[in-house]
Amino acid sequence: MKAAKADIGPVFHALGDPTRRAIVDRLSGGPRSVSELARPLGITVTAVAQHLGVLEACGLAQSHKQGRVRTCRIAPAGFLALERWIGEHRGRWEERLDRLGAILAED
Amino acid sequence: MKAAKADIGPVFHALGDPTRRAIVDRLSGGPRSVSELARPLGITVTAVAQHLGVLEACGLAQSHKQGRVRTCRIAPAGFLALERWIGEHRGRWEERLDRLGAILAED
DNA sequence: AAGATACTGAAGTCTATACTTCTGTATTGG
DNA sequence: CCAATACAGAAGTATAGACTTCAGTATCTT
Repeated sequence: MKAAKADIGPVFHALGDPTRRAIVDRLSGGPRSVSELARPLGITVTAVAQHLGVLEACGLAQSHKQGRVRTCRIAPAGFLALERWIGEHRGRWEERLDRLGAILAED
Repeated sequence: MKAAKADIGPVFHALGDPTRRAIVDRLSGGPRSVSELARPLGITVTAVAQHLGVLEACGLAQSHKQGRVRTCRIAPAGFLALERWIGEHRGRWEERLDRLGAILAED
């Protein structure tokens, strides 16, 4: 197992940007080149490359270059970090939210 | 059911900030006043009030003022939006990641 | 009533970041 | 070989956002 001890902060930060979510959505449909990602977004390939850097840094995407084309795909680490974070917090929240439900019911 | 059609963007954006995650963590332990949140963070109550505004706007927290004290607590909407988003994407990712696993195994 | 407390709101600062353009540098097809 | 393609890197701009301070306004406490 690759460590992939992705810090959750960068993952949330990365997904906070609508353009990067669009890239993630698109990559969810299969691997794409940088140009293929840029075209429908109406931004430059440079901008996409920068977003890709952010997504790769937090383990949400990965890419490799073959010839002159860089192919990008979804990566597991970031998503696993996200699910783990939610899992770690869910228990405490449910407890709290149950209690909140009771409070709201009184109201 | 309150609509709570929380847009996911603001939720990710809100959780992208470490101070706001700290606030969320603290609120997971139970309701706190604004001052109680500010003290351990070493920032002003004004800053906390601003963060609280962000958290409330995206359904991650709620608060009510009684007398001069505003009591803050965790809210469900934001977290539900988060889980829904992950749920919607998980299927597609798993498919992709399975395929990726196969590719990596070849390598 | 008077001072301490707990925020609220406006306004300013300062950094991060989401783009851009411009200029390379490998590839690849004709 | 040469033009088009696909990106990489540096640098600039412009806006958003995470703070602060300063000046209120209620509300407790004594």
